[in-house]
Amino acid sequence: MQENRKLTKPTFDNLSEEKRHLIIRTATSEFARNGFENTNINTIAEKAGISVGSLYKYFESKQDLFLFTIAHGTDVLKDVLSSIVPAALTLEEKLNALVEAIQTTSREQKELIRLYSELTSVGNSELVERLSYEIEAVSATMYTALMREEQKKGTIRGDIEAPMAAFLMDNLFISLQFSYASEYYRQRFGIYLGATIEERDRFVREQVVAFIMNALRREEEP
Amino acid sequence: MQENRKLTKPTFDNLSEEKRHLIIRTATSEFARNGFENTNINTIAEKAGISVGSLYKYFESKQDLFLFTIAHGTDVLKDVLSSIVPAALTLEEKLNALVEAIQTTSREQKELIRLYSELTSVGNSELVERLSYEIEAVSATMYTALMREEQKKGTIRGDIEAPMAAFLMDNLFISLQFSYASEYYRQRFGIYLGATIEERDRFVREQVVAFIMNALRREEEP
Amino acid sequence: MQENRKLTKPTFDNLSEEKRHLIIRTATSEFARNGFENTNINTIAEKAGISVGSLYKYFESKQDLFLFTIAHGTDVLKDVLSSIVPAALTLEEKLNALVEAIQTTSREQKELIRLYSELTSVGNSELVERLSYEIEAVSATMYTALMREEQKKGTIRGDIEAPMAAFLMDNLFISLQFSYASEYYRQRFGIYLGATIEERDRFVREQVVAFIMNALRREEEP
Amino acid sequence: MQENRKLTKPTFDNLSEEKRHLIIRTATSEFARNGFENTNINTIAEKAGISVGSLYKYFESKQDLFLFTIAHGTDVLKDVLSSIVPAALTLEEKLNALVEAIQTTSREQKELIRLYSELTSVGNSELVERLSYEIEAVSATMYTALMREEQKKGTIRGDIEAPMAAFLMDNLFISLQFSYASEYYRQRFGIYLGATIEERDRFVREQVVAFIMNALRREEEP
DNA sequence: CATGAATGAGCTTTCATTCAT
DNA sequence: TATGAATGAAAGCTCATTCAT
Repeated sequence: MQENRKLTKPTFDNLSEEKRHLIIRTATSEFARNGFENTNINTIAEKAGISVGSLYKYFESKQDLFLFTIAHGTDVLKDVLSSIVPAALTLEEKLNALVEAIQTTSREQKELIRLYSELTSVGNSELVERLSYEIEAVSATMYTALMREEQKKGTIRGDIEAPMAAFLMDNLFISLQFSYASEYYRQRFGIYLGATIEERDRFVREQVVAFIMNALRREEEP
Repeated sequence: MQENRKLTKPTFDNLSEEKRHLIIRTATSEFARNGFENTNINTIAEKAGISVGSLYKYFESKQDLFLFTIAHGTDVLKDVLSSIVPAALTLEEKLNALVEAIQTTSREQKELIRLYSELTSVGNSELVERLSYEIEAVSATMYTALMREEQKKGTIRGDIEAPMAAFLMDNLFISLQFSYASEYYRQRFGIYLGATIEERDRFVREQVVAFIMNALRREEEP
Repeated sequence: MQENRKLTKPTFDNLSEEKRHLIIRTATSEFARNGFENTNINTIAEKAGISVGSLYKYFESKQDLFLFTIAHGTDVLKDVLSSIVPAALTLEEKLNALVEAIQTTSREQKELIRLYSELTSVGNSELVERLSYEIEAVSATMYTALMREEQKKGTIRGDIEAPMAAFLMDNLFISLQFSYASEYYRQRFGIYLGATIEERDRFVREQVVAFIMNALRREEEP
Repeated sequence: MQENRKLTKPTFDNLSEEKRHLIIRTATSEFARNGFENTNINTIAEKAGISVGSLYKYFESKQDLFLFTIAHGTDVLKDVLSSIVPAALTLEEKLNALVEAIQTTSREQKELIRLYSELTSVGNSELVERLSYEIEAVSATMYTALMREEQKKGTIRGDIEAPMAAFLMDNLFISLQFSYASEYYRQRFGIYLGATIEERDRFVREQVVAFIMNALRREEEP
């Protein structure tokens, strides 16, 4: 489904970890700050302390560097997910941990989230389809499995399809991420709640968890 | 909070409605198709059958044309909202009508949704803050009022704050819109549900409404 | 056989003749002096006193400007041909006039000849096939007709095919042009004749004409 | 007249013949295929299985490699000449053998001919003057001697200067080579003769030989 | 008011050459 | 001697904006 072309040239892999990370960090930062189009390859090179020529020895094109940056970024998020979802916790505890993780990473890695938002907005170009699978498959699989399991345990309603439950929950998570990372969504939060989202971290977490728990919870039998 | 500078010059208002609409339609289409950066002002002028000079007589800059295009687009969506939310319907009926409206407009006005998605992704630029209030305030107000009212009626839980409930519901709606209009989110839907979202319109509507209803519903008292 | 795409944009045709000629002259000069690859579009614009942007309003690409330059150049040469070949002269007089014309134009329009030489050397690219027909067809047709006519008159041998005779004669003419216009061929002439070709204009003309006349001449019947 | 700087560094001569030939073959092929400007030194190195660093240990610059490649290529052509011109054959037989050799080598060594064509087209750069003597002197000398000898024998006209006769004959040969090797000239042949030159090998040879023989032949005395 | 030609800064990408290892 | 990563100038082309007509 997704093209599996490598996004880096071998020369990049041979670089010292320090240098590699500096390049990734710089590129992530620039793309997140300015979006794909407004990011200048020469600036990235300069800020990363290397020559443009070298950058093009490491990456085939600006687009490849961009895609790599995103792919790399989502790896970080996947790690967080993987440490929470399969853990030995109740559903409510997991939801709480997930929202907390979103709050933390969104703040710490605002740029990654912005990158993600940049990707989703590209609309119809080839840029889009390349990474959707790689980025979304992990959470789709984990969340759906989680829902199935909870249904088996009888903790959540049986009349909602597991993938759909997972999908809607993820929708809420993504919206939340945006609300932390994107300027536009931050403003929107203010319009709804009259405050900065960071000021209401705990409240947000509690309400989101409660909202999802109620949405999913099996009706108490009398 | 937001600058209230008019986005059009007086000359634009004097234009025949036909001409005005042609310009708006062309600009919307181009911006939605290509994103802000990749849209060419000269092309818009050409496709709208006017000169660039004229375009600059109507709009101060490319950015203003873009913002105006978005503002105009959201008006359409607001109209839909206003016809549903205050109507004499049960909450569940309203939710159903809203989701149905999202499904219809997202399909019919894909371009508008894409415009919206383009706007939210701009990140931190000045572009962003200009319109968030104008675009979001109407739904924020209406949804919050709706929630308050339903709480008063006792149909939904009292332990969730009305603005937060409205916010989360809107988050689900927005995610849904994206799932119809953006290529990336369409792919993502496929990853979760294994089908094209259009094939599952009814199912999606029912599940979303049920999800939200459960999330909000007041626990049955014994 | 040959693509008939126009090489200029309409904007170019609207230019004043003066400006148009300045651009053509500048481009011809630059391409002839440096070859296609080493010619800088920005330099052409600068030397022609216009902006790069304008140049790209007139011509789609560097290649188009190059091809147009050549096409324009060959028009000049065709005019010379057309004034000589159909005239009421003996074959020998025509040959003499043609060689003389080559000597004159090669000296005066060295750049045009160099352009031609640049084109022929491109080898296998798309650049090549585009103009060969347009450039060569006129002389091919005229020379071949001339040969046929002379054969009919009985002034030249019947056992040589007219197109082949025309082809070989043209080969000699082209080589001669190069010997005047290209540095390499000038040197080569010196190696053969021990002098600069310009010093021996008359001699060259006489010998070439005699060579061709003998090659073609019908054997004297006893 | 020509700079006699060696085109290779001593390190190149120390290489195994196999390696040396591989480098020459690769360079010839690349230069012929792409022309001087569009040939990439790094690619040559890669295709030849050596490092760029080494290539620069063997050759001072890209230009030197190019010139060496040409010089080497012409050696091959010279060998062919030397085996034909001094042989014990009649002039007509020699012409026939020469044209046949041109036809064979042009087909077999298209790349060499293209290299030659690339060189001659460079126009006025320093590239040009460097090798003209080395390349042309051999044929100039041999052809001129041949003409002198034939004049002495009385087989060809006395009223044409031997160097000039040699020069014009060589012009026809070179044009013929181009007609086999360069895309542009191949097309041109088609325009004149309505066929691919390869299809008419024998016809071309006969006509060219006849053309030259007639041009040179001493008039039959009554 | 309308036009659309003109502008030129700015962008991505290439590649001959160097030099530390 | 061999390597190949690093360099950075340079080139073709785009497009928002201006302004003379």
